[in-house]
Amino acid sequence: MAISEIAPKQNLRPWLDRIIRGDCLDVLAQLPAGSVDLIFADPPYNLQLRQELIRPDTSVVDAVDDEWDQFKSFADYDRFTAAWLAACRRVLKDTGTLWVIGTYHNIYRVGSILQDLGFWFLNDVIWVKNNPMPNFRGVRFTNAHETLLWCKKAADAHGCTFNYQDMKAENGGKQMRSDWYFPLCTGAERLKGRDGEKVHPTQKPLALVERIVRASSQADDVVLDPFAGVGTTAVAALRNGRRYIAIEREPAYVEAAEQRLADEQSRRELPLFAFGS
Amino acid sequence: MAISEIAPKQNLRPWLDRIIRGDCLDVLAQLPAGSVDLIFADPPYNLQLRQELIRPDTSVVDAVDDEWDQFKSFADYDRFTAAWLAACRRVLKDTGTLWVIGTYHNIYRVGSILQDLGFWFLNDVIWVKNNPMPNFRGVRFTNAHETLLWCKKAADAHGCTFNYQDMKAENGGKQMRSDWYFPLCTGAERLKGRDGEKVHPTQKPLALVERIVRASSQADDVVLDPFAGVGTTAVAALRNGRRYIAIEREPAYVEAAEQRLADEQSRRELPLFAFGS
DNA sequence: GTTTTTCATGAATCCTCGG
DNA sequence: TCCGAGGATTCATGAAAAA
Repeated sequence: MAISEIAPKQNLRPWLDRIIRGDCLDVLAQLPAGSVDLIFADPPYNLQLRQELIRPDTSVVDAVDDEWDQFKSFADYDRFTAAWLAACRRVLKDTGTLWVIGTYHNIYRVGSILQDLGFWFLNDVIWVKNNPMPNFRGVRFTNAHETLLWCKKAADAHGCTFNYQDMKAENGGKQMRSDWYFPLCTGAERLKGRDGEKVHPTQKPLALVERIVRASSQADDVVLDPFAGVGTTAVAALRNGRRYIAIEREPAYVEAAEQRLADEQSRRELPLFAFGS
Repeated sequence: MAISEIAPKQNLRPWLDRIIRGDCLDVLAQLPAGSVDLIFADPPYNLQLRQELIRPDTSVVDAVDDEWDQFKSFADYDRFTAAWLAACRRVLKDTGTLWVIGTYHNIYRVGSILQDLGFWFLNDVIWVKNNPMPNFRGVRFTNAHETLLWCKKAADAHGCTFNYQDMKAENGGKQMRSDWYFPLCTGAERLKGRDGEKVHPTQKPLALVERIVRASSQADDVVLDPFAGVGTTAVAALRNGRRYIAIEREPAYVEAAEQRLADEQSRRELPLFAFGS
């Protein structure tokens, strides 16, 4: 019997509970197979924006035009998507599940590739935004939601975690549905740099990721995020008593995430009632 | 100059405003190219149900297990999907738009193929159900929505219809968003056979299809439905002053749709105030 | 100090027509 | 096909500024 089957978490120790700077394919290749309980992935969306967008008040929308969201074609994006999803599937336990978030720009590519790789959908979940950006030109419906895909490793996989009763309790005693309502990540939660600018263009709401962690993992489970950004998944894991593996390529995001997690740790070690005592 | 460019609607006369019994690929092949303003499609969902679903009270859920929803594999479903979407694209005007509704079983295949065929998304819209069927086993989130894809024929297509102000008015003076709230089609609206059983397993709410027709077509435009079922799209077109082309393969659905449209016509010709006079 | 007003901003595939 | 003119176009939130 391989050691990885006896004590998989031992093998993960070098990667656990820290932000790993690197390309997710490189890092995932080093991780032992079948070792992770839950994956949450917020990959590049391949937005394909064509020109500047001007508000009616003539201000310019600060669009997502980062280098990491540029792909030459759908074929290019598909190759990228199939590669990281296959790598995720290898490190996922047979009882593990995977979540991916996206918009219409990419989610139909992702969903199709998930099925082609043998993943089996458990649900698609809609994040309905209280406060989305309007459609300024009045030429389409307000794009007021994003889509989350939740799947297990194979159609015949068994023993996946779904904390049904916890979700029911969070939903006022009724079954949690596939439509989830959260505001955008703004205000104090949104990480800002020294210049006052947002650090990451697409930081996700912590409450959204926390619900995912609570729904589909157990205490001390290992949660992996291959596109960790500023570490929202890591914070969600920490706050809910899970371990995490967070991979991020951009040094600026890694630095911000490390600071955020240090703040989170000290906040946990010095709870409010300790002040003034 | 071809006749079709002078008076395209003349060429459509044999197919207009009736339920055409036949396979949609056969019928679409006969229609002139570039002649249709709007397409609404509710294709088979490829549900892949594995076994009977039993409610907690041991009653059996009447699932969609019709022959027309059986496909051997994703590849099989993809071929079918690519074929009818390509046929729709041919008959669609360059300024026309197309809607497809589906669930996670099929919508990621459909969305990906739409993009591969050159269609360009305008929005994805979520139909949020007020009264979905619960998840009886308590192993997943309540599947409380379906997804609609709205796209134009190509990225560089111009002049597509979107009745922005009408939608805004329908939404209490604010931009219509991508999340739409409608109850399931039940009660008097749900067509029943002589045996009291529902005629069609997945009849869509008329209000949903009416919103689509009002949002993305103009008066007297031609609305095509390649999987017309019991004729909901035809009724939506009729009630909003549009022409329709409705294609349906199953004789039982055609018969029910024809009766429904006859009732609708007489209802329109004999409005309520005429009774008792 | 309190209330009101102004302003900034968010994963966005965001126009039409004539020359 | 490209370019320029004309014209129609925004919601919720929170912070900052003003009253």
